[in-house]
Amino acid sequence: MVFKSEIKRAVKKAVKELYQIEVDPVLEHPAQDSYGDYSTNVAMVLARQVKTDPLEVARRLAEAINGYQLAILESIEAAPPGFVNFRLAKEALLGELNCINRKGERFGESVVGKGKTVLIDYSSPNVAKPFGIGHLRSTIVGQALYNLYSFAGYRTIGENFLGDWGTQFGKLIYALKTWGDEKELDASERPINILEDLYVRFQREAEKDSRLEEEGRFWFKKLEEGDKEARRIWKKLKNWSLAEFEKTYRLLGVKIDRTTGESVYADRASEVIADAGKKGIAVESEGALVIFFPEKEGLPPLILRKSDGATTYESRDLATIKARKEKFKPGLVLYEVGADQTLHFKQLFLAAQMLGYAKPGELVHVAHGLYRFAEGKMSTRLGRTIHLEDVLSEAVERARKLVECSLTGDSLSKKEVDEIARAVGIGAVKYNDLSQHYTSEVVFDWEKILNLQGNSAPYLQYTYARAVSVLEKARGEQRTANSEQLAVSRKPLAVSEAEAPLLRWLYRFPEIVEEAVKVNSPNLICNFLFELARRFNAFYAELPIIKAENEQTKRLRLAITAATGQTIKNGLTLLGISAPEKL
RNA sequence: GCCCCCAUAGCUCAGUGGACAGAGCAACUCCCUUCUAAGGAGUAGGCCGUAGGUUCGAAUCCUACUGGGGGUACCA
Repeated sequence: MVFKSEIKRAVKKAVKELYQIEVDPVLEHPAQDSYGDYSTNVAMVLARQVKTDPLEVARRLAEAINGYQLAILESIEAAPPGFVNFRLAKEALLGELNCINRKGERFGESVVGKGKTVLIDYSSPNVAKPFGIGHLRSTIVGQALYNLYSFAGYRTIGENFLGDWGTQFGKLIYALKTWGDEKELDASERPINILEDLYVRFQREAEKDSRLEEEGRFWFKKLEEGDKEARRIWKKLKNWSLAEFEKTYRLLGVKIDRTTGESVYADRASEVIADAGKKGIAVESEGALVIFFPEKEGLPPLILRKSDGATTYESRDLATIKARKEKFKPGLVLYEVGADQTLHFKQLFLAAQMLGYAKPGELVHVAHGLYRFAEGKMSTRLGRTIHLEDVLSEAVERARKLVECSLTGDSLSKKEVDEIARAVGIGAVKYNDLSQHYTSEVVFDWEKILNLQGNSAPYLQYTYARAVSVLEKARGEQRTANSEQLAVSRKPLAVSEAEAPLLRWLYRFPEIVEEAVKVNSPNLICNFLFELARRFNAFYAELPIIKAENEQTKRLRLAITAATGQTIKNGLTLLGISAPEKL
């Protein structure tokens, strides 16, 4: 971070001196290490404006910046067709290495979010439906975003907004009363599975008999009116579900600040309707109360109140926006919700602006791609889902087999094996999700989701355990590896071809964290960590650490090992993946 | 019909304005008397869906087309 801003300043200054132009130069890392650590394209951008050949502009800039004698730079060169390439000095890289080891678990933190509040709405499963593989995405990505924003200095509020209100509950109440048996549900270990069956049955029967849809709406209306029987059943549905979700969150190691849901804000829907009335944007249409959008938006109307008088998802969501604003005053609200709800959020955000509840840009839909089967969409209604529980237990089982067969397996206690299997199995599932860009669809594939090697969480966990193991051995041997003694002299010694790639990668972590926050993409952290681990494993295979040629080299390599381990751990923590010390 | 998203190696995906397009899996060759082989080194595999355009420069931006997915007022 320090490097980047210092170089940027120098480029700015040089451009101003040479051409009297103010620029905000783009600095990037060249694709190839041989070009240096940073490069800028300003020369090419400026060339036309200053009527000079881009390479010539680059040469002049390089010369000017050379004149500043920045201590952090070893060389500044112009390269065709007009890049200016910067190579960091070894002293600077080694200084940064010490800095990383001093910062420890705080390495990567930033203050870009200082004084800002972000509310992240994620996970948000539906009551009375099992926690499917689809909700995993919202939970995992949402939690990673939560961690990232916190790490970047934001005041961060995570909210689990349950789908616990709406017509589907009318349907369920009807189904339970008609075909179900409350006693059986109370006695069941997994009442939620029975509820799922009831819901599926309702959908099937409703296809044959449209009268059932009316029954569903009828019971939801009763629920909204506070009918005793409807309320009693609804409460039971919710309790059965919450117990189930709790189990899942515990297994995933996810903790969300607050749990609310549509039912919590449902009674404030009337306020929204009143506000809309006052602003004159609510219109009666076909018996319902709706908001029409300007023609140019090309959006269907948003329904505030159904023709039978019941509230809708839309009005409840608007009420939620208003309530959250009063309570937390967030400058940013992220909705980590599937891409199938894109239109809904477009309408919602626009309506919120029309009602004066939010300004443009304050509400953001982080629309993740859906899980699907190779054959088609997953659907609870059609009973075509995969239960998260099955995926997780299968993943943990496969991990356990691997631990038991591994070299370290014999030396571990049963409890350790259990813990490692869990960390690895769950980590693999999470990473599979996080390492893809959030917008892309995920084709569900057992082999892939349970992949324990290559670009996966276990690869990173393994690399971390290796680093820890080396440090422990070094400590046992000579007590050299506590954090202060990891400090290396800034003026050594040759940094070899195997060590340099790590030094040239580690310092970038804070930049990656900032970028990941900026574009809401935890997968950038995955990409970074995978490359870091790759470089470390190559280094590890090529050079002895503890048995290095001399004391000075050994210190350097231990310091690199410590910094790599720490950075992997910090990154995995951001992703919500645990890093066991042994595996 | 209209709107939105997607198309990169056999498979799954990175890369979203820069310098010869990258990885993992699968295939093939090597490397454990040496710090954890869940590892490493290598070989092979691509007209970045098609056709135009913008730009000094395009997988990346624009337009059209093709193929896939999602959505399209009283489900959420």
